Amino acid sequence: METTDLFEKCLGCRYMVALMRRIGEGTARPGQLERALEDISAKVLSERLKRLVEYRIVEKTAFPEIPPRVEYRLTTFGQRLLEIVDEVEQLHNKASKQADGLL
Amino acid sequence: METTDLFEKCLGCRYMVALMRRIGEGTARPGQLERALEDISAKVLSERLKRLVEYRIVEKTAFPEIPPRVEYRLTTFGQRLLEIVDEVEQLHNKASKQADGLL
DNA sequence: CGGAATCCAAGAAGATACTG
DNA sequence: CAGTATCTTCTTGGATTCCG
Repeated sequence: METTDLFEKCLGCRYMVALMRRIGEGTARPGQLERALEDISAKVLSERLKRLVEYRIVEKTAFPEIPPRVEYRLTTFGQRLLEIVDEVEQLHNKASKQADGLL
Repeated sequence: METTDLFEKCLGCRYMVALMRRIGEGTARPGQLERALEDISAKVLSERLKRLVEYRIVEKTAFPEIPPRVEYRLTTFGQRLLEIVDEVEQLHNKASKQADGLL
């Protein structure tokens, strides 16, 4: 599992950053996440969650209940990653503002 | 131009991180970059470079010569971005190693 | 409810040819 | 040499259905 993959498969795909943010805010269950993301389909949400688990950005807990309940939360790595994403966002905003001033 | 785009359009696309790295190392001309990236097509390379310029990660200089010569280099923002990418890489490696130890 | 399988539409990437 | 346009191929996302 190379790190380039981390960018292509986890950060670069549609919904991924938004999804990480919701989970970071405490939205833990797939149903809630599907509503929170607004226009994501259940299928794509599943795929994304699965991938976030693979890359250890998110941890999954399944409760053996009827009906089934599942919860996702950020790993320590996931939390750091999200912080870095925010850092990039700020950097990007600053750079854009500067550039606009120059035009 | 939102920041989510930055991830989806610049970091998440194939070749992008590798391309930024080569430019950061001083490989400046399209022809060289095409050879350095090994299996990227000229068309896709063009598209990527264009996008990196749009997002102000890279700056383009065209010399009015025959035959034409063009050079690309990282902006200040691009350099910072690449540093952060490296940071994520290290973090990811560390997290993976830890996880392997636990299995 | 959570998730996997299927089928279909949309977008990204590869190959090639052409212009300045 | 650098860059655009076109055509084809493949990967990704969306809608639906079914199972535990």
